[in-house]
Amino acid sequence: MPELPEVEIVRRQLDEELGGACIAAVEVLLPRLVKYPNPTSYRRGLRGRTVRGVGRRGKYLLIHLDDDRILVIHLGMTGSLRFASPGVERPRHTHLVFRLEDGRELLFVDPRTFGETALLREGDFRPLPGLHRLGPEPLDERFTLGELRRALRGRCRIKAALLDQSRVAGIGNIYADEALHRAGIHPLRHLDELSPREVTRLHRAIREVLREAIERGGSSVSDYVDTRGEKGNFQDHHRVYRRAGKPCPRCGEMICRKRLAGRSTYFCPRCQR
DNA sequence: ATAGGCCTGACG
DNA sequence: CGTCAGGCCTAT
Repeated sequence: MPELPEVEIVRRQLDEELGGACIAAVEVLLPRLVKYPNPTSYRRGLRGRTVRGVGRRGKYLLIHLDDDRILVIHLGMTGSLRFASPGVERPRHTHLVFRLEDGRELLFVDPRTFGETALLREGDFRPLPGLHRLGPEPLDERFTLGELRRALRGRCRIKAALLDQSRVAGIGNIYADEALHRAGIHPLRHLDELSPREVTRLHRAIREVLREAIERGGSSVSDYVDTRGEKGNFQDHHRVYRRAGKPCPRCGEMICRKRLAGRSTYFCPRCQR
């Protein structure tokens, strides 16, 4: 479900509401979501810890604790984090419960169970290969044009490259399509045939679309909600994503939808070459 | 580069 | 019933 902008919204809320909070106990209702260490060590390692702050790498939430460990949470496709009060009925598909010392509970809810969590040592991400191999942060000031060029070496299609988290972190199906449309690049183009001007446009497009999405609270296409249950509204500003058959906002041509590597891909056949 | 698998739910 | 879904891993 959530890509970089949505995870960033959640990160900000968690940082605000969780900073300084102490974890009294953890309930693991669906053990296979705990990737590292084993669920028992995970629970024991978290009990009594205080949250120092909440960061993000790509689509991973990094909850920094007071003992040089990080509680990592990936929301997968349909995961969400919700604050709740004990006693109130928990939503369906609640798989993790973090009970805080102040009485609040933070629930991890995930119908499709593609999410994951781990308790890692600061500075050793190897137990979570996806996090360990993550590419550069596109909104970081160090993500220069040169960094994008470096990320786009090799030979594959540009859409596949943008979805590859080890090239650039945090871009998923929505923002790959939206960035390519803004840059005027056809999703099936190969990396080695992109001109320097096109890579420049893409660099700008990626950063622009991610920033705008964050400003608008993210995209709520099916079920994304933040920790307060609020939807974003960037879906109303998508130019191509899920707009097959509708006119391109730039040129009026009909938006096409094609299947690429099993993913729906939306583009304007006129603006994107 | 693609298909399939992990899961559940919404929609036609 | 079938199709679709914002992620990501594995195998071919």
